[in-house]
Amino acid sequence: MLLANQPLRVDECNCNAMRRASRQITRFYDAHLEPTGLRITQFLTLAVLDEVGSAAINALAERLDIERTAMGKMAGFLERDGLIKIRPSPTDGRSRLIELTEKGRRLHAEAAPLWREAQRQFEQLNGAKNVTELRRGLRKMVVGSLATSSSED
Amino acid sequence: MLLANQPLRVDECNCNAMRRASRQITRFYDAHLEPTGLRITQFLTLAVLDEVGSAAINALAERLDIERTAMGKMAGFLERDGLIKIRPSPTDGRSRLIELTEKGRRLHAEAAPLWREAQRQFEQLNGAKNVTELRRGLRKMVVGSLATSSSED
DNA sequence: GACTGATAAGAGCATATACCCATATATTTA
DNA sequence: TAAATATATGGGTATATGCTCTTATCAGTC
Repeated sequence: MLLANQPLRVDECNCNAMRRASRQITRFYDAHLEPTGLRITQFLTLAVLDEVGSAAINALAERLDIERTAMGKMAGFLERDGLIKIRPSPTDGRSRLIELTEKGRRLHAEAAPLWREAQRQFEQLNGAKNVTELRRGLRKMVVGSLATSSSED
Repeated sequence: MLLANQPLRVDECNCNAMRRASRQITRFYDAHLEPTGLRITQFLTLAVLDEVGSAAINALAERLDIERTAMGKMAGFLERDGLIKIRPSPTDGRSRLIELTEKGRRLHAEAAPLWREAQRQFEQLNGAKNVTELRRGLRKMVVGSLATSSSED
């Protein structure tokens, strides 16, 4: 019962450890992508579009596990910068399809090797084994239904 | 060399895995803290202040590894809500000391068991062993000097 | 004491994220 | 077929984060 009176161990906060690491690695990858002016999230969006050709906002959001309204806003920035074009879906009047412009394709092609270098360096710094384990640990992390409700409208 | 022409494996992006997990766990902890109206970052700031009593913006930022200007802004919100008070440092005219108000102390005390519950549930969902390993993996992650330059003005 | 370099903090600008509420379209049900 | 329900998207609001540039104060050196 003495535990109740002890100060919180901020260092033991799982969420803090995660957010902290996330900020660090984001800065790392963003710095690598900096010559293209892209942030990692933007780059990944371009990458998904490059892979699937064309996708609706929600599909993109699901693929990258980003909140859909956030994805919609980011799509706006990418369109503003001429990297994507957005058009209504021919089969669903509610839906909008996003695809890369030629400019977006080129920028993606320019950014891809930079991303690969970031991946390579990250592995070099941490060891391939550690990175694989870390990614596996992240992937299998479970948060239950409490925090996933936001993914469903 | 065929690798150069293959689509990016978004699923293999370390940064994406990390950000994704960070978003998930943030939602999880935020949901637990929701009755207090605090977000996890705000709560952790209150917790550090509860622990050390009084701290300058930069010290807080360092402790939580948050960019100092971001910390300054968040301190503004906490002050606006009456949870902290900010006063000039008696020993350094450039510095401002932050400490909890009585209201902040109470809210922290209310939020602490919610945070503990989030910790407990997270461990229950993932297994204590997995959580410890995950936290260790996050803590020992290295990003080199490229992405840490932002911590130095 | 004057000057130089370092440091504390913040305003500005921009992206990222999440939730709430609303509108419009599609699907299902009665 | 009409009504009810589900779904796609976005505006609004708010916090989080990071970089750049700026101002003011402190510390060290001469």
